Amino acid sequence: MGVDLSDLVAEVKRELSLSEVKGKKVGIDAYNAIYQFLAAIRQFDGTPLMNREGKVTSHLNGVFYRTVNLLEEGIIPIYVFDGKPPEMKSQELENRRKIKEEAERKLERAREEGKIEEVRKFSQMTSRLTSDMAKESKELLGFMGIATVQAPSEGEAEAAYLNSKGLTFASASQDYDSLLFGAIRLIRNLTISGKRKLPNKDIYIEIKPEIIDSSLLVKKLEITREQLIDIAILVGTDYNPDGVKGIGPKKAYRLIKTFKRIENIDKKELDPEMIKFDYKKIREMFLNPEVSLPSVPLDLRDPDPEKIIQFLVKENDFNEERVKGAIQRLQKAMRDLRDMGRQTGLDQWF
DNA sequence: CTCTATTA
DNA sequence: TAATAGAGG
Repeated sequence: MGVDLSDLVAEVKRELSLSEVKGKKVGIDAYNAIYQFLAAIRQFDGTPLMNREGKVTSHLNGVFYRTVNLLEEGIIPIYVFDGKPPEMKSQELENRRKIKEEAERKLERAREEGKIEEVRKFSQMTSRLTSDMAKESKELLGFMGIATVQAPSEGEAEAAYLNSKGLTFASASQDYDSLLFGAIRLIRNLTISGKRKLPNKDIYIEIKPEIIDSSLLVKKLEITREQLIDIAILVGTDYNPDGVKGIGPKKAYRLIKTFKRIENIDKKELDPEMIKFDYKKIREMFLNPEVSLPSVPLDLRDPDPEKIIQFLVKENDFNEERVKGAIQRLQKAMRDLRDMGRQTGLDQWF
């Protein structure tokens, strides 16, 4: 699940005021977002939302309403979808698969024993994001007039690339990887309604969007992006999930601050035998990931209300009144954005 | 996660 | 008006 840089980032992260993102494009790690929808949008017993054919629709629900909300705040989402995962990620993907299988076994048991809370928890953990779901999400976003970008490989890398090229204002994801991939700004918790249930507890906490400025981060830590990557590699990334045993963010930071890069670390400080992965190759994955310029313009287009209704209401059994209401909000939000674009000379349309 | 009706 | 519970597909 990405790199845990939370300790290092803690000092430079700040609350995002939605006004500073108004009228701007934000790249969204689509898989990251959809996965959260699949895990969270469920009944009390853990059943996801489904249409009459039994096909899961939780992702469509989340994508639709979240997108309308962002646009109402004047934020223009650009959804970036994963392509083919790099070979280097196979270990991590295998780990996730095993965790999921284990959760499926536990789910089975919880069902047998009638433990509702557990059924819910393990249902969430067994969420699967299928290629159909990605396709359907892209289709819906297309009807809404929102640009989607197909990454050649890692979505997170592509979103960072868009950001570094100035095509977006920031990259939105829960993972910190974008910073390693070269994003200028990372936004976490990019939601409008700020409530979330604490795991295993009946407590709701306020979740506020936060922004991390990569230039501020490297300045504060007095390191380069390449050195941040080295720190992440020591701690563990998706390409070397275990990192180096006994090394956490604090120690990794001290080592890289002192010795500048992994190959220079004093053998007395870190036994090279402890490094059980090709760190040069991993470093290269973050420094020069496989990315491509988007094949479509990222500007907003006019939404197609009839297609939205056909897709969500007719084909996926969404409530017509709700959908129509949201379409109204969508259209107004887009009009407002267009007006603002005219005034500032930054028109999002042609 | 987000929406909406209900409640205070 | 704001907070909360329950449903959404």
